[in-house]
Amino acid sequence: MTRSQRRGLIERIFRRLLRAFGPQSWWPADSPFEVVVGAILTQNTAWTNASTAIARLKEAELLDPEAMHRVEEGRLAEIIRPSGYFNQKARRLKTFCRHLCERWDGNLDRFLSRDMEQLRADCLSLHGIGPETADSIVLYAAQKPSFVVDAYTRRIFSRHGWVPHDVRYDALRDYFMDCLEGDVYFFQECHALLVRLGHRHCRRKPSCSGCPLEGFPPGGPGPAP
DNA sequence: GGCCAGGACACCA
DNA sequence: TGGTGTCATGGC
Repeated sequence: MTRSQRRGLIERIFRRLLRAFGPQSWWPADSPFEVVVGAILTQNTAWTNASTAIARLKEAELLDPEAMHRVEEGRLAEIIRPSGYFNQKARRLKTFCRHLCERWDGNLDRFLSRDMEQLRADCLSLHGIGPETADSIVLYAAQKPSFVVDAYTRRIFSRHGWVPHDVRYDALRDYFMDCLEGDVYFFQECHALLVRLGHRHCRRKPSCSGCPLEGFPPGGPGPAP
């Protein structure tokens, strides 16, 4: 499959999903900092649980970099308990806030307004921020075109035979970014629509009846080199 | 009661 | 470099 064929396939999938589900207008957050916090809290966790934890943070007036930097880690963990893995996530949130406050004077706008690859690399250097969380921060908090690959994207594309099921994160990210223009809106909607499709039709147990992508051609050479 | 969810990391061979 | 274990709550 050539690069333009790949782009055509992705764009056809996008149009089909947009028709089926409508615009998703992600990320569900009131501020860039809430995006960052949500991206960490939703790691391997249902969004409903992460959302409950965010509501508790708001209630405790801790949805602020300086406040979160100052709060004791054990208290933070208790507040975000509904998100699961709360001890790990409290440490990860503290790590991010310490970095932001000590290196960027707590100025998230300045932190986010850098060159995209610099920002992504900086996020990846922080303990607890892996590739998917970093890309979520770049795409939704910084509004820069870094494609977010998640479990649903991998599952959907491998089940249809478009990529190998064990494709690595960066290879699958390149599969999209190599053939698409860097369009923030498109990347955001594409990721959100794939998650929406995953919720409805591509959980771990295969159940594709009624899937909007039924009838799409299988096969393909795998991810871009 | 078991499975699953919008991952990341430590450890080991 | 790749495989495995660990972290944990809440909905269905």
